[in-house]
Amino acid sequence: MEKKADNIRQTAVPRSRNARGEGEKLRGEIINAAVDVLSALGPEDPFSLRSVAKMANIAAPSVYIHFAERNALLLAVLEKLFAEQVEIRAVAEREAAKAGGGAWERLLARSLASVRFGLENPGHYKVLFEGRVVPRLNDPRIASFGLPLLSRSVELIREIPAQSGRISDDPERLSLLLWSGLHGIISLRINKPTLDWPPATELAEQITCMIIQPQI
Amino acid sequence: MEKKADNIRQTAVPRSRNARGEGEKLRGEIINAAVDVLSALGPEDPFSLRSVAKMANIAAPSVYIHFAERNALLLAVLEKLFAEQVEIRAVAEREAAKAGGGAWERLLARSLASVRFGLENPGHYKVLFEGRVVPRLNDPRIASFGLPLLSRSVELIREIPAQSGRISDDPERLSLLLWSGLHGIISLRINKPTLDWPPATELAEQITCMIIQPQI
DNA sequence: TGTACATCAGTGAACGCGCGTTCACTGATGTAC
DNA sequence: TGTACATCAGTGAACGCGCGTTCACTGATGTAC
Repeated sequence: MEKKADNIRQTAVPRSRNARGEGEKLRGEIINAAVDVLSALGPEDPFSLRSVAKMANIAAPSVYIHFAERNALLLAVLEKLFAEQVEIRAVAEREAAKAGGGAWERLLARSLASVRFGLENPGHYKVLFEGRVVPRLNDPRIASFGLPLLSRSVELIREIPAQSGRISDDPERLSLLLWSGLHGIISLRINKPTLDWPPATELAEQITCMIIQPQI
Repeated sequence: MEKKADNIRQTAVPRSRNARGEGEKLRGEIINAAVDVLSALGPEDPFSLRSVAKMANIAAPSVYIHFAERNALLLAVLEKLFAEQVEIRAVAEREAAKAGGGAWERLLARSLASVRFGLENPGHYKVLFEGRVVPRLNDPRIASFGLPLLSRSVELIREIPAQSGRISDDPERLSLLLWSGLHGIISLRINKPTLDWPPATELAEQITCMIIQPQI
């Protein structure tokens, strides 16, 4: 009975195919559908091409017009999600800069943006940072998708004057520690929802201070 | 052909059944088999009752002699893994105490033990702390399995004298922050293996200092 | 302008597979008489 | 002591399902003559 409710849209409104020469549009629609499926996915729900096809309102084999196999679609999805992640943090940084923020304020703005994203989009967060759904893809690009996030963090830390008591002054190391701290907050919040958590952004700001120790 | 190699043991040496009155032994064997399967599981490999049965060298339906359903087995597995986790950290703490360590040294020993465990047993770590394999089980016990880990951390932090510069003195809050920091290090290490990581135990010690700020 | 044809954007049916679970059973072992 | 029977510890075959993927196809639309 629930299945029927699910199918109403698909069966009642059959998809009108793209015009000639615009077949490539479907590629983007499939990626978007996959992104939507991932965001609606429970922590251990399986991800399937068939659910993507249903979400895109196409027949399952149509996915193969644009992707050679399941993994090719997943690679494209990963690329899109990481690109969005880069953009989200850049927006946060620009806003902090517009408000007159220096390197510290901009770094903090990026940190808080990533925490908010993770809590609002746990499905996507787990795909991006917990290896969910996307298995060992041999494609080397996959490892590079997230690098811009890390290197921007290193740049900003480099601009922040070191405090006397700071444990390490290696910006790469501090950047990994900061990422770890933030990831830990987001990941535990998502995966241990029954615990009594203080507001995640408060924790995130606190841990950022602890690790980077800015002169405030 | 690999499948055949897999099966050699099972097909060549059929299991001899337990003696009368000792049927309960199989329950433990099944749990152990499931634990072994989980530890051998790749990040996105599916977990199945059939693979557990194969590992235990029994027929798949035999699982139902001792567990009403898949989830009942998973609950028992979780309970065992958390109990092991409690024990592992207690051992580390006892050793630190034997070496004359105070609350700070014992807390650090527990932290480092958890990091080592995570890196050596990523399959189990993901089940314990990333919600891998084990879905939304409604059983309320599941939420309580890990609580002793956290509360011991709170106790130890309470014993460590606060430093002047400490950002927060709430032991519960510090404990969550410490857990987050350590979890972040382990989880990212596991999930982003292509990055160029410094030794995880070094990072863990560093972040523990940053968060708890002991007087050394 | 009309028509045959090529091309394009998909689709429906089917495949083999592994899954969780059910069911009727088997065969060894202890027990009552 | 012998034997019928109950109990116990499992097993083999089968179910319906959803999965990724393949295959031959359909039907609308642009194009050459």
